[in-house]
Amino acid sequence: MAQKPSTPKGTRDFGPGQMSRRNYIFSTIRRVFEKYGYQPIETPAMENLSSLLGKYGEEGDKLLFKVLNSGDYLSKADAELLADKDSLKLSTQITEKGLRYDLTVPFARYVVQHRDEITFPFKRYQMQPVWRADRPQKGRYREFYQCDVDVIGSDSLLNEVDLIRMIDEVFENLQINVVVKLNNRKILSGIAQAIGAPEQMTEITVAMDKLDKIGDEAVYAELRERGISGESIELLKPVLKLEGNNEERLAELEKLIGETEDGAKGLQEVRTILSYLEAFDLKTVLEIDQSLARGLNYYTGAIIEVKAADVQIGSICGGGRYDNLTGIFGWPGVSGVGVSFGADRIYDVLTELELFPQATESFTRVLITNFGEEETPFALQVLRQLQHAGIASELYPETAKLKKQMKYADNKNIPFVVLIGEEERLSGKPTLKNMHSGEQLNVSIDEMIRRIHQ
RNA sequence: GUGGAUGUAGCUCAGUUGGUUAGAGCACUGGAUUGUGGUUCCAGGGGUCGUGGGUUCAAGUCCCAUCUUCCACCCCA
Repeated sequence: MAQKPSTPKGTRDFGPGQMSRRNYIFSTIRRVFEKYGYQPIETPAMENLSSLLGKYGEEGDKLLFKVLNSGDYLSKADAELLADKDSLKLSTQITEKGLRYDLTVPFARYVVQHRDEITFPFKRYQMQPVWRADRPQKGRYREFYQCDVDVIGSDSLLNEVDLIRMIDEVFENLQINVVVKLNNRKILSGIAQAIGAPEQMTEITVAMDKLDKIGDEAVYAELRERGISGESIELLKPVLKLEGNNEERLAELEKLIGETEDGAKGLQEVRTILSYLEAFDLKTVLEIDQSLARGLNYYTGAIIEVKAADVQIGSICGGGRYDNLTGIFGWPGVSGVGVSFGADRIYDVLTELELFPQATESFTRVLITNFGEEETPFALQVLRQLQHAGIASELYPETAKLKKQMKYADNKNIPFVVLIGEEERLSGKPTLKNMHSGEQLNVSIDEMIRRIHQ
Protein backbone atom coordinates (compact mmCIF):
# COMPACT_ATOMS: atom_id res chain seq x y z
CA MET A 1 0.00 0.00 0.00
CA ALA A 2 1.14 3.52 -0.69
CA GLN A 3 2.15 5.72 2.19
CA LYS A 4 -0.86 6.54 4.32
CA PRO A 5 -1.81 10.16 3.80
CA SER A 6 -2.37 12.27 6.87
CA THR A 7 -2.43 15.85 8.07
CA PRO A 8 0.39 17.16 10.30
CA LYS A 9 0.07 16.50 14.01
CA GLY A 10 -2.66 18.54 15.64
CA THR A 11 -4.21 19.76 12.38
CA ARG A 12 -7.47 18.67 10.83
CA ASP A 13 -9.45 18.57 7.61
CA PHE A 14 -12.98 19.91 7.60
CA GLY A 15 -15.49 18.15 5.36
CA PRO A 16 -18.65 19.73 3.94
CA GLY A 17 -20.71 18.63 6.95
CA GLN A 18 -18.25 20.10 9.42
CA MET A 19 -17.91 23.28 7.40
CA SER A 20 -21.61 23.98 7.49
CA ARG A 21 -21.51 23.64 11.28
CA ARG A 22 -18.33 25.73 11.57
CA ASN A 23 -19.83 28.43 9.40
CA TYR A 24 -22.85 28.46 11.67
CA ILE A 25 -20.51 29.38 14.54
CA PHE A 26 -18.57 31.95 12.55
CA SER A 27 -21.64 33.64 11.15
CA THR A 28 -23.33 33.76 14.57
CA ILE A 29 -20.27 35.42 16.07
CA ARG A 30 -19.75 37.74 13.10
CA ARG A 31 -23.36 38.91 13.21
CA VAL A 32 -22.99 39.98 16.84
CA PHE A 33 -19.61 41.67 16.24
CA GLU A 34 -20.98 43.71 13.38
CA LYS A 35 -24.13 44.61 15.27
CA TYR A 36 -21.93 46.30 17.86
CA GLY A 37 -20.04 48.24 15.23
CA TYR A 38 -16.80 46.25 14.91
CA GLN A 39 -15.06 46.03 11.54
CA PRO A 40 -13.16 43.07 10.08
CA ILE A 41 -9.45 42.99 9.30
CA GLU A 42 -7.09 40.19 8.30
CA THR A 43 -3.35 39.86 8.77
CA PRO A 44 -0.86 37.39 7.24
CA ALA A 45 -0.40 33.88 8.59
CA MET A 46 3.28 34.74 9.03
CA GLU A 47 4.76 37.57 11.02
CA ASN A 48 8.38 38.57 11.43
CA LEU A 49 9.78 36.60 14.31
CA SER A 50 10.93 39.85 15.88
CA SER A 51 7.26 40.81 16.19
CA LEU A 52 6.41 37.54 17.86
CA LEU A 53 9.32 36.59 20.11
CA GLY A 54 9.18 37.67 23.71
CA LYS A 55 5.50 38.55 23.60
CA TYR A 56 4.16 35.40 25.16
CA GLY A 57 6.72 34.62 27.79
CA GLU A 58 9.35 31.92 27.72
CA GLU A 59 6.78 29.14 27.30
CA GLY A 60 5.17 30.98 24.42
CA ASP A 61 8.46 31.34 22.53
CA LYS A 62 8.89 27.57 22.61
CA LEU A 63 5.43 27.10 21.15
CA LEU A 64 6.05 29.33 18.14
CA PHE A 65 6.21 27.67 14.74
CA LYS A 66 9.22 29.08 12.95
CA VAL A 67 9.49 29.21 9.19
CA LEU A 68 12.85 28.32 7.72
CA ASN A 69 14.38 30.95 5.48
CA SER A 70 14.17 30.26 1.77
CA GLY A 71 17.17 29.39 -0.32
CA ASP A 72 20.48 28.12 0.95
CA TYR A 73 19.88 29.28 4.49
CA LEU A 74 22.65 27.21 6.06
CA SER A 75 25.39 28.89 4.02
CA LYS A 76 24.74 32.13 5.87
CA ALA A 77 24.77 30.50 9.28
CA ASP A 78 27.68 30.76 11.66
CA ALA A 79 29.89 27.72 11.18
CA GLU A 80 30.77 27.53 14.84
CA LEU A 81 27.15 27.46 15.97
CA LEU A 82 26.43 24.84 13.33
CA ALA A 83 29.23 22.65 14.62
CA ASP A 84 28.04 23.12 18.20
CA LYS A 85 24.50 22.20 17.21
CA ASP A 86 23.32 25.20 19.20
CA SER A 87 19.73 25.26 17.93
CA LEU A 88 18.71 28.21 20.04
CA LYS A 89 21.35 30.61 18.76
CA LEU A 90 21.36 29.07 15.31
CA SER A 91 17.64 29.63 14.90
CA THR A 92 18.08 33.40 14.85
CA GLN A 93 20.25 32.99 11.75
CA ILE A 94 18.20 30.56 9.74
CA THR A 95 14.67 31.72 10.43
CA GLU A 96 13.16 35.16 10.50
CA LYS A 97 9.45 34.43 10.10
CA GLY A 98 6.96 32.60 12.29
CA LEU A 99 3.31 31.57 12.18
CA ARG A 100 1.11 33.81 14.27
CA TYR A 101 0.45 32.58 17.80
CA ASP A 102 -2.62 34.69 18.43
CA LEU A 103 -4.45 37.58 16.81
CA THR A 104 -3.79 40.24 19.42
CA VAL A 105 -0.09 40.82 18.79
CA PRO A 106 -0.54 41.00 15.00
CA PHE A 107 -3.38 43.44 15.68
CA ALA A 108 -1.10 45.62 17.79
CA ARG A 109 1.44 45.56 14.97
CA TYR A 110 -1.31 46.46 12.50
CA VAL A 111 -2.47 49.38 14.59
CA VAL A 112 1.00 50.85 14.96
CA GLN A 113 1.81 50.34 11.29
CA HIS A 114 -1.46 51.85 10.04
CA ARG A 115 -2.14 54.45 12.70
CA ASP A 116 -2.41 57.20 10.11
CA GLU A 117 -5.30 55.40 8.37
CA ILE A 118 -7.22 54.43 11.49
CA THR A 119 -9.97 56.39 13.20
CA PHE A 120 -9.77 55.88 16.95
CA PRO A 121 -11.23 54.36 19.00
CA PHE A 122 -10.69 51.52 16.54
CA LYS A 123 -13.13 48.63 16.90
CA ARG A 124 -12.04 45.63 14.90
CA TYR A 125 -12.75 41.94 14.72
CA GLN A 126 -10.64 39.21 13.18
CA MET A 127 -11.43 35.55 12.61
CA GLN A 128 -8.41 33.59 11.43
CA PRO A 129 -6.39 30.50 12.33
CA VAL A 130 -3.46 30.66 14.73
CA TRP A 131 -0.74 28.06 15.33
CA ARG A 132 0.91 26.72 18.44
CA ALA A 133 3.50 23.92 18.59
CA ASP A 134 1.79 22.48 21.63
CA ARG A 135 1.24 18.80 22.19
CA PRO A 136 -2.32 18.17 21.06
CA GLN A 137 -4.99 16.72 23.32
CA LYS A 138 -8.67 17.10 24.01
CA GLY A 139 -9.79 20.56 22.94
CA ARG A 140 -6.26 21.53 22.03
CA TYR A 141 -5.01 21.73 18.47
CA ARG A 142 -1.90 23.00 16.73
CA GLU A 143 -3.98 24.92 14.26
CA PHE A 144 -7.14 26.53 15.50
CA TYR A 145 -9.34 29.52 14.84
CA GLN A 146 -9.72 32.51 17.06
CA CYS A 147 -12.42 35.10 16.71
CA ASP A 148 -11.05 38.28 18.25
CA VAL A 149 -12.88 41.50 18.99
CA ASP A 150 -10.90 44.40 20.34
CA VAL A 151 -11.24 48.12 20.71
CA ILE A 152 -8.07 50.11 20.86
CA GLY A 153 -7.59 53.75 21.78
CA SER A 154 -10.19 54.10 24.52
CA ASP A 155 -9.78 53.80 28.27
CA SER A 156 -13.50 53.78 28.95
CA LEU A 157 -14.94 50.90 30.89
CA LEU A 158 -17.91 51.09 28.54
CA ASN A 159 -15.80 48.96 26.22
CA GLU A 160 -15.63 46.19 28.81
CA VAL A 161 -19.39 46.45 29.10
CA ASP A 162 -19.66 46.12 25.32
CA LEU A 163 -17.53 42.99 25.33
CA ILE A 164 -19.42 41.30 28.11
CA ARG A 165 -22.72 42.02 26.39
CA MET A 166 -21.38 40.54 23.15
CA ILE A 167 -20.21 37.43 24.98
CA ASP A 168 -23.66 37.13 26.50
CA GLU A 169 -25.35 37.54 23.15
CA VAL A 170 -23.11 35.14 21.24
CA PHE A 171 -23.57 32.31 23.71
CA GLU A 172 -27.26 32.98 24.04
CA ASN A 173 -27.58 32.67 20.26
CA LEU A 174 -25.56 29.46 20.30
CA GLN A 175 -27.62 28.21 23.26
CA ILE A 176 -24.56 27.38 25.33
CA ASN A 177 -24.83 27.91 29.08
CA VAL A 178 -21.71 29.69 30.21
CA VAL A 179 -20.19 31.26 33.27
CA VAL A 180 -18.39 34.54 32.62
CA LYS A 181 -15.60 35.12 35.11
CA LEU A 182 -14.38 38.60 35.73
CA ASN A 183 -11.27 39.81 37.52
CA ASN A 184 -8.87 42.69 37.32
CA ARG A 185 -5.12 42.74 37.10
CA LYS A 186 -5.05 45.60 39.60
CA ILE A 187 -6.86 43.44 42.11
CA LEU A 188 -4.18 40.80 41.63
CA SER A 189 -1.44 43.33 42.11
CA GLY A 190 -3.32 44.70 45.14
CA ILE A 191 -3.32 41.22 46.59
CA ALA A 192 0.41 40.85 46.03
CA GLN A 193 0.99 44.18 47.74
CA ALA A 194 -1.34 43.44 50.63
CA ILE A 195 0.45 40.21 51.47
CA GLY A 196 3.84 41.86 51.27
CA ALA A 197 5.10 40.26 48.09
CA PRO A 198 4.56 42.86 45.38
CA GLU A 199 7.51 41.61 43.32
CA GLN A 200 6.16 38.11 43.12
CA MET A 201 2.76 38.83 41.66
CA THR A 202 3.32 36.58 38.63
CA GLU A 203 4.29 33.60 40.78
CA ILE A 204 1.33 34.19 43.05
CA THR A 205 -1.21 34.55 40.28
CA VAL A 206 0.01 31.52 38.35
CA ALA A 207 -0.40 29.36 41.44
CA MET A 208 -3.66 30.98 42.45
CA ASP A 209 -5.15 30.47 39.00
CA LYS A 210 -5.12 26.72 39.62
CA LEU A 211 -7.25 26.98 42.72
CA ASP A 212 -10.42 25.36 41.40
CA LYS A 213 -8.37 22.69 39.67
CA ILE A 214 -5.97 21.48 42.35
CA GLY A 215 -7.45 22.78 45.61
CA ASP A 216 -6.11 25.13 48.25
CA GLU A 217 -3.52 22.83 49.86
CA ALA A 218 -1.84 22.18 46.52
CA VAL A 219 -1.83 25.91 45.81
CA TYR A 220 -0.06 26.59 49.11
CA ALA A 221 2.50 23.91 48.28
CA GLU A 222 3.12 25.43 44.89
CA LEU A 223 3.46 28.90 46.39
CA ARG A 224 6.12 27.63 48.79
CA GLU A 225 7.87 25.97 45.88
CA ARG A 226 7.84 29.25 44.00
CA GLY A 227 9.57 30.94 46.89
CA ILE A 228 6.72 32.80 48.55
CA SER A 229 7.28 33.28 52.26
CA GLY A 230 5.13 31.44 54.79
CA GLU A 231 4.01 34.77 56.17
CA SER A 232 2.70 35.90 52.80
CA ILE A 233 0.94 32.59 52.24
CA GLU A 234 -0.85 32.98 55.57
CA LEU A 235 -2.01 36.43 54.50
CA LEU A 236 -3.14 35.08 51.17
CA LYS A 237 -5.34 32.35 52.64
CA PRO A 238 -8.37 34.54 53.37
CA VAL A 239 -8.19 35.87 49.81
CA LEU A 240 -8.32 32.38 48.35
CA LYS A 241 -11.13 31.37 50.67
CA LEU A 242 -13.44 34.18 49.54
CA GLU A 243 -16.95 32.98 48.91
CA GLY A 244 -20.46 34.20 48.32
CA ASN A 245 -22.03 36.37 45.66
CA ASN A 246 -20.30 39.19 43.86
CA GLU A 247 -21.33 41.83 46.40
CA GLU A 248 -20.04 39.79 49.30
CA ARG A 249 -16.79 39.03 47.57
CA LEU A 250 -16.18 42.64 46.68
CA ALA A 251 -16.94 43.71 50.24
CA GLU A 252 -14.49 41.12 51.58
CA LEU A 253 -11.83 42.14 49.08
CA GLU A 254 -12.35 45.75 50.06
CA LYS A 255 -11.33 44.88 53.60
CA LEU A 256 -8.33 42.83 52.48
CA ILE A 257 -6.83 44.96 49.74
CA GLY A 258 -8.79 48.23 49.79
CA GLU A 259 -5.86 49.97 51.40
CA THR A 260 -3.52 49.31 48.50
CA GLU A 261 -3.54 51.76 45.65
CA ASP A 262 -3.92 49.15 42.90
CA GLY A 263 -6.43 47.11 44.86
CA ALA A 264 -8.72 50.06 45.42
CA LYS A 265 -8.56 51.02 41.75
CA GLY A 266 -9.24 47.50 40.57
CA LEU A 267 -12.21 47.08 42.85
CA GLN A 268 -13.64 50.34 41.66
CA GLU A 269 -13.30 49.32 38.03
CA VAL A 270 -15.10 46.05 38.65
CA ARG A 271 -17.87 47.86 40.51
CA THR A 272 -18.29 50.35 37.68
CA ILE A 273 -18.59 47.59 35.09
CA LEU A 274 -21.11 45.72 37.20
CA SER A 275 -23.22 48.81 37.74
CA TYR A 276 -23.33 49.61 34.00
CA LEU A 277 -24.36 46.04 33.32
CA GLU A 278 -27.30 46.31 35.68
CA ALA A 279 -29.16 48.12 32.92
CA PHE A 280 -29.04 44.96 30.83
CA ASP A 281 -30.77 41.69 31.28
CA LEU A 282 -27.77 39.39 30.90
CA LYS A 283 -28.65 35.75 30.32
CA THR A 284 -25.31 34.40 31.51
CA VAL A 285 -23.93 34.24 35.02
CA LEU A 286 -21.28 36.88 35.69
CA GLU A 287 -18.96 35.90 38.49
CA ILE A 288 -16.22 37.84 40.22
CA ASP A 289 -13.24 35.50 40.57
CA GLN A 290 -10.28 36.94 42.43
CA SER A 291 -8.13 33.93 41.52
CA LEU A 292 -8.55 34.31 37.77
CA ALA A 293 -5.23 35.28 36.23
CA ARG A 294 -4.85 33.82 32.72
CA GLY A 295 -1.47 33.37 31.19
CA LEU A 296 -0.74 36.42 29.15
CA ASN A 297 1.08 38.96 31.22
CA TYR A 298 0.21 42.01 29.18
CA TYR A 299 -3.19 42.40 30.81
CA THR A 300 -3.38 45.49 32.96
CA GLY A 301 -7.05 45.89 33.81
CA ALA A 302 -10.07 43.68 33.35
CA ILE A 303 -9.53 39.96 32.89
CA ILE A 304 -12.36 37.96 31.36
CA GLU A 305 -12.77 34.25 30.93
CA VAL A 306 -15.75 32.22 29.75
CA LYS A 307 -16.33 28.57 30.57
CA ALA A 308 -19.03 26.27 29.32
CA ALA A 309 -21.26 25.34 32.24
CA ASP A 310 -22.15 21.86 30.96
CA VAL A 311 -18.90 20.63 29.36
CA GLN A 312 -15.41 20.25 30.72
CA ILE A 313 -13.13 21.63 28.09
CA GLY A 314 -11.27 24.62 29.53
CA SER A 315 -12.14 28.13 28.55
CA ILE A 316 -13.97 28.83 25.30
CA CYS A 317 -13.47 32.57 25.34
CA GLY A 318 -11.13 34.90 27.15
CA GLY A 319 -9.44 38.25 27.12
CA GLY A 320 -8.91 41.47 28.96
CA ARG A 321 -7.48 44.96 28.93
CA TYR A 322 -3.91 45.77 28.01
CA ASP A 323 -2.82 49.35 28.53
CA ASN A 324 0.36 49.29 26.55
CA LEU A 325 0.24 46.60 23.92
CA THR A 326 1.31 48.85 21.08
CA GLY A 327 4.25 49.92 23.22
CA ILE A 328 6.17 46.86 22.08
CA PHE A 329 5.95 48.23 18.56
CA GLY A 330 7.10 51.67 19.58
CA TRP A 331 3.86 53.48 20.33
CA PRO A 332 3.34 53.62 24.07
CA GLY A 333 0.30 54.65 26.04
CA VAL A 334 -2.47 53.30 23.85
CA SER A 335 -4.97 51.19 25.73
CA GLY A 336 -6.94 48.31 24.27
CA VAL A 337 -9.40 45.76 25.48
CA GLY A 338 -10.69 42.65 23.77
CA VAL A 339 -11.71 39.04 23.95
CA SER A 340 -11.13 36.01 21.81
CA PHE A 341 -13.67 33.29 21.05
CA GLY A 342 -12.20 29.81 20.52
CA ALA A 343 -14.19 28.55 17.55
CA ASP A 344 -12.82 25.02 17.69
CA ARG A 345 -13.66 24.51 21.32
CA ILE A 346 -17.09 26.02 20.80
CA TYR A 347 -17.50 23.46 18.03
CA ASP A 348 -16.59 20.66 20.42
CA VAL A 349 -19.02 21.98 23.03
CA LEU A 350 -21.88 22.22 20.52
CA THR A 351 -21.09 18.71 19.31
CA GLU A 352 -21.07 17.25 22.78
CA LEU A 353 -24.33 18.94 23.72
CA GLU A 354 -25.90 18.19 20.33
CA LEU A 355 -26.82 21.81 19.90
CA PHE A 356 -26.12 22.21 16.21
CA PRO A 357 -29.20 23.05 14.19
CA GLN A 358 -30.22 20.44 11.64
CA ALA A 359 -27.40 20.81 9.17
CA THR A 360 -28.09 20.31 5.51
CA GLU A 361 -24.99 18.81 3.96
CA SER A 362 -25.87 20.07 0.54
CA PHE A 363 -27.58 23.18 -0.69
CA THR A 364 -28.71 21.47 -3.87
CA ARG A 365 -32.47 21.20 -4.17
CA VAL A 366 -32.73 19.49 -7.54
CA LEU A 367 -30.67 16.87 -9.34
CA ILE A 368 -31.28 16.46 -13.04
CA THR A 369 -30.45 12.97 -14.26
CA ASN A 370 -28.17 12.36 -17.19
CA PHE A 371 -29.49 9.84 -19.73
CA GLY A 372 -27.08 10.58 -22.53
CA GLU A 373 -26.12 13.00 -25.27
CA GLU A 374 -29.56 12.95 -26.87
CA GLU A 375 -31.15 14.36 -23.76
CA THR A 376 -28.37 16.75 -22.75
CA PRO A 377 -29.62 19.86 -24.62
CA PHE A 378 -33.05 19.60 -23.02
CA ALA A 379 -31.50 18.83 -19.62
CA LEU A 380 -29.31 21.92 -19.87
CA GLN A 381 -32.33 24.01 -20.77
CA VAL A 382 -34.19 22.73 -17.70
CA LEU A 383 -31.08 23.33 -15.55
CA ARG A 384 -30.86 26.91 -16.80
CA GLN A 385 -34.51 27.61 -16.01
CA LEU A 386 -34.29 26.07 -12.55
CA GLN A 387 -31.23 28.10 -11.67
CA HIS A 388 -32.78 31.20 -13.20
CA ALA A 389 -35.72 30.68 -10.85
CA GLY A 390 -33.25 30.72 -7.96
CA ILE A 391 -33.33 26.98 -7.31
CA ALA A 392 -29.96 25.38 -6.52
CA SER A 393 -29.70 22.63 -9.11
CA GLU A 394 -27.15 20.38 -10.69
CA LEU A 395 -27.02 18.11 -13.70
CA TYR A 396 -25.33 14.78 -13.08
CA PRO A 397 -22.19 14.99 -15.23
CA GLU A 398 -21.89 11.33 -16.24
CA THR A 399 -24.26 9.08 -18.13
CA ALA A 400 -24.23 6.65 -15.25
CA LYS A 401 -26.80 4.07 -14.33
CA LEU A 402 -29.95 5.65 -13.04
CA LYS A 403 -29.56 3.71 -9.83
CA LYS A 404 -26.24 5.37 -9.21
CA GLN A 405 -27.61 8.82 -9.96
CA MET A 406 -30.53 8.29 -7.61
CA LYS A 407 -28.19 7.12 -4.92
CA TYR A 408 -26.08 10.23 -5.41
CA ALA A 409 -29.15 12.40 -4.84
CA ASP A 410 -30.09 10.34 -1.83
CA ASN A 411 -26.62 10.57 -0.25
CA LYS A 412 -26.52 14.31 -0.77
CA ASN A 413 -30.00 14.71 0.66
CA ILE A 414 -31.26 16.37 -2.47
CA PRO A 415 -35.05 16.61 -2.12
CA PHE A 416 -36.02 16.53 -5.83
CA VAL A 417 -34.84 14.58 -8.84
CA VAL A 418 -35.83 15.58 -12.35
CA LEU A 419 -35.77 12.69 -14.80
CA ILE A 420 -35.14 13.57 -18.41
CA GLY A 421 -35.09 10.60 -20.76
CA GLU A 422 -36.36 9.99 -24.25
CA GLU A 423 -40.01 10.35 -23.31
CA GLU A 424 -39.50 13.65 -21.54
CA ARG A 425 -37.31 14.99 -24.33
CA LEU A 426 -39.99 14.26 -26.95
CA SER A 427 -42.87 15.64 -24.88
CA GLY A 428 -40.89 18.57 -23.48
CA LYS A 429 -42.23 17.71 -20.03
CA PRO A 430 -39.74 16.58 -17.41
CA THR A 431 -40.61 14.05 -14.73
CA LEU A 432 -40.35 15.47 -11.22
CA LYS A 433 -39.74 13.06 -8.39
CA ASN A 434 -40.06 14.00 -4.75
CA MET A 435 -37.37 11.98 -2.99
CA HIS A 436 -39.05 12.21 0.35
CA SER A 437 -42.52 10.95 -0.61
CA GLY A 438 -41.47 8.99 -3.68
CA GLU A 439 -44.26 10.74 -5.60
CA GLN A 440 -43.53 11.21 -9.30
CA LEU A 441 -45.25 13.49 -11.83
CA ASN A 442 -44.84 14.34 -15.49
CA VAL A 443 -45.33 18.12 -15.66
CA SER A 444 -44.46 21.24 -17.63
CA ILE A 445 -41.34 23.16 -16.67
CA ASP A 446 -43.38 26.01 -15.15
CA GLU A 447 -45.45 23.60 -13.12
CA MET A 448 -42.28 21.83 -11.99
CA ILE A 449 -40.76 25.08 -10.77
CA ARG A 450 -43.98 25.98 -9.01
CA ARG A 451 -44.03 22.65 -7.19
CA ILE A 452 -40.40 22.88 -6.13
CA HIS A 453 -40.98 26.35 -4.77
CA GLN A 454 -43.79 25.13 -2.51
C1' G B 1 9.20 19.21 27.71
C1' U B 2 7.42 14.71 31.47
C1' G B 3 4.31 10.27 32.11
C1' G B 4 0.58 6.56 30.28
C1' A B 5 -2.21 4.07 26.37
C1' U B 6 -2.75 3.07 21.06
C1' G B 7 -1.82 1.41 15.78
C1' U B 8 -4.97 -4.97 11.73
C1' A B 9 -9.24 -3.37 4.65
C1' G B 10 -11.21 3.50 2.75
C1' C B 11 -13.84 3.76 8.07
C1' U B 12 -15.16 1.23 13.03
C1' C B 13 -13.18 -2.90 15.17
C1' A B 14 -12.54 -8.84 16.16
C1' G B 15 -8.24 -12.06 15.95
C1' U B 16 -7.58 -17.67 21.77
C1' U B 17 -1.36 -20.05 25.66
C1' G B 18 2.86 -17.75 19.16
C1' G B 19 0.73 -22.56 14.58
C1' U B 20 -0.33 -23.19 8.46
C1' U B 21 -5.41 -19.72 3.24
C1' A B 22 -6.01 -12.72 8.73
C1' G B 23 -12.12 -12.01 9.72
C1' A B 24 -16.89 -8.95 10.57
C1' G B 25 -19.90 -4.56 9.98
C1' C B 26 -20.10 -0.06 7.19
C1' A B 27 -18.49 1.92 2.45
C1' C B 28 -17.40 0.61 -2.75
C1' U B 29 -18.47 -2.49 -7.46
C1' G B 30 -21.77 -6.00 -10.00
C1' G B 31 -26.48 -8.73 -9.98
C1' A B 32 -31.93 -9.84 -8.38
C1' U B 33 -34.66 -4.79 -10.92
C1' U B 34 -31.64 -2.98 -19.19
C1' G B 35 -35.90 4.31 -16.60
C1' U B 36 -35.87 4.81 -10.12
C1' G B 37 -32.75 6.14 -4.19
C1' G B 38 -33.64 5.31 1.07
C1' U B 39 -35.58 -1.44 2.99
C1' U B 40 -34.05 -6.68 1.50
C1' C B 41 -31.17 -10.78 -0.73
C1' C B 42 -26.77 -12.77 -3.54
C1' A B 43 -21.82 -12.16 -5.36
C1' G B 44 -17.11 -9.51 -5.85
C1' G B 45 -12.71 -6.39 -5.30
C1' G B 46 -9.67 -4.48 -1.51
C1' G B 47 -4.66 -5.94 3.86
C1' U B 48 3.92 -6.63 2.80
C1' C B 49 -1.16 -6.44 10.34
C1' G B 50 2.36 1.77 11.57
C1' U B 51 7.86 1.39 10.34
C1' G B 52 12.77 -0.86 11.29
C1' G B 53 15.38 -4.57 13.84
C1' G B 54 15.49 -9.01 17.16
C1' U B 55 13.83 -13.98 19.52
C1' U B 56 11.73 -18.63 17.25
C1' C B 57 11.14 -24.41 13.16
C1' A B 58 7.03 -20.71 13.07
C1' A B 59 5.30 -13.66 14.90
C1' G B 60 -0.78 -9.75 13.72
C1' U B 61 0.47 -12.21 18.60
C1' C B 62 6.74 -12.02 22.38
C1' C B 63 11.19 -8.26 22.99
C1' C B 64 13.78 -3.46 21.57
C1' A B 65 13.82 1.09 18.88
C1' U B 66 11.16 4.70 16.12
C1' C B 67 6.86 7.26 14.32
C1' U B 68 1.39 8.21 14.71
C1' U B 69 -3.00 9.14 17.30
C1' C B 70 -5.35 9.64 22.03
C1' C B 71 -5.19 10.78 27.50
C1' A B 72 -2.94 13.30 31.85
C1' C B 73 0.76 17.05 33.56
C1' C B 74 3.04 21.96 32.21
C1' C B 75 0.75 25.76 29.67
C1' C B 76 -3.38 27.40 26.99
C1' A B 77 -8.49 28.89 22.94
